[in-house]
Amino acid sequence: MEYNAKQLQIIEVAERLFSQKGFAGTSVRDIAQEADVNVSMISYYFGSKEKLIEALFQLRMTESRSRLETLVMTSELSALQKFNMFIDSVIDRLMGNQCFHNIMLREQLSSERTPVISEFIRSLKFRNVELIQRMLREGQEAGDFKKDINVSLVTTTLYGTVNYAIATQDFYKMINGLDHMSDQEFQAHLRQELSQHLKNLFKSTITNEHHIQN
Amino acid sequence: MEYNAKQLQIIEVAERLFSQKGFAGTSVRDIAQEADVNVSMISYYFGSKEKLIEALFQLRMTESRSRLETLVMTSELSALQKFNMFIDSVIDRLMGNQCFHNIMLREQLSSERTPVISEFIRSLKFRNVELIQRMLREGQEAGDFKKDINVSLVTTTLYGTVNYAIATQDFYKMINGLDHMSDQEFQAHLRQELSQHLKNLFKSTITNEHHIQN
DNA sequence: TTTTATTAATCAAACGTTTGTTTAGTAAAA
DNA sequence: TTTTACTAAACAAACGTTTGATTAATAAAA
Repeated sequence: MEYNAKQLQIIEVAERLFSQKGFAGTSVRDIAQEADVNVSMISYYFGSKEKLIEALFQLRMTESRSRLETLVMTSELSALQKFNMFIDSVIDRLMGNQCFHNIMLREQLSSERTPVISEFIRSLKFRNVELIQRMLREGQEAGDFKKDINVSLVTTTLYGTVNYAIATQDFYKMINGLDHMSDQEFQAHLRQELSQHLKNLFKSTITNEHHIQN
Repeated sequence: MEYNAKQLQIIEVAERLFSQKGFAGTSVRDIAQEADVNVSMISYYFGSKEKLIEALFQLRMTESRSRLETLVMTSELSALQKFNMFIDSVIDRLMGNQCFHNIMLREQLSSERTPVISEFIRSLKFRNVELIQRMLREGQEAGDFKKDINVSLVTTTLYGTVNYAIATQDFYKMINGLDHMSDQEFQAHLRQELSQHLKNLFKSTITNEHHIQN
């Protein structure tokens, strides 16, 4: 699906407002006003409010068909290096699309989900778990990784940590006395800290550390 | 504040529905119907829908004034044992009050928050970070824990992992082929797996492991 | 004891607003 | 001319809240 400038404007405003106030908490008039279009344009272009959020998911999820998958799987890096690359890519993807991932997380918290969106999310999550699965297996076969890794929980910690860090970033900023930083500075700082924290966390957990040799 | 049976019934139904459909996505008529009371009783008892969710927070957060804090801080367990106890208590608290913590997580995802609820959450989070801070320091002073631990990120991983595991438990169940389990069985299973996963994760990250001595 | 006030709990109905969507029409582009 | 882009206005439905009446229970006064 191709969207013109006005359609994209509506989608982007909707994304921001859904992220800030939730889907049910955002009215089509809110969106229309902020996007500077007539209310009826939303029905005109997308059919309904529901279809609008589906269009948003469609758009954002086709965008994220990352080259990372092949890059990570084919390169000659060590399993740990690949895994670390993946950690950074998750941080970048989530922090670079905070609004959308906020909406996605909210959607996962709901029990009354739209089937279309549910399926979007499920397939995306499945892709991610499979990718991690393969990466961990490769490390295991190379003898670098432990044998008894719970792939689901490793995934859960990775995404759970990044999601929660983004959700509570104001608190993080406050409690670490980082108020002097500009927003851009802080985002970069958080990214870096998260990266180091997660790599460190997983390294000692999933690798067979050969202390004697080192 | 003391609540009679009918008031508690309203609060409990509201908690479940807010958790399932979000605050804005739940109408007072939904609540009234499921709680089997007249719509006007909600305004009558609580003043407004907004005040109802505030009452819910008030109730649930005064309930959770846990004895754990003193218990964990005064006992003669090792720092790591205390930390492991704390991990289990977090898992128990979050899994034992999934609806409420779902609402709380949603609230943290919103930028248009109620000041009252925002303050509730902030103070609770502050209490938790402080507790963890003290626990980690104790371990550091005893020489058991590393010196360069990022308390905020350790907290983020702990709560982030448990929250995300609960939010995506259906996916976890599916992907691990655990559909044969009863709900109760699965809850117990997830609790156990999470406990082991997190303890393992943190042990190797925050402790000075003395491999040679072991 | 009987009667009269006072109270809290409850209800159906109605209130005014906001909701998402549709309609009927206009202007511009093809 | 036909199609596309766009609008103001209108629509019914749903929203949170208020109203006014009724009930039941308790306390005060007769």
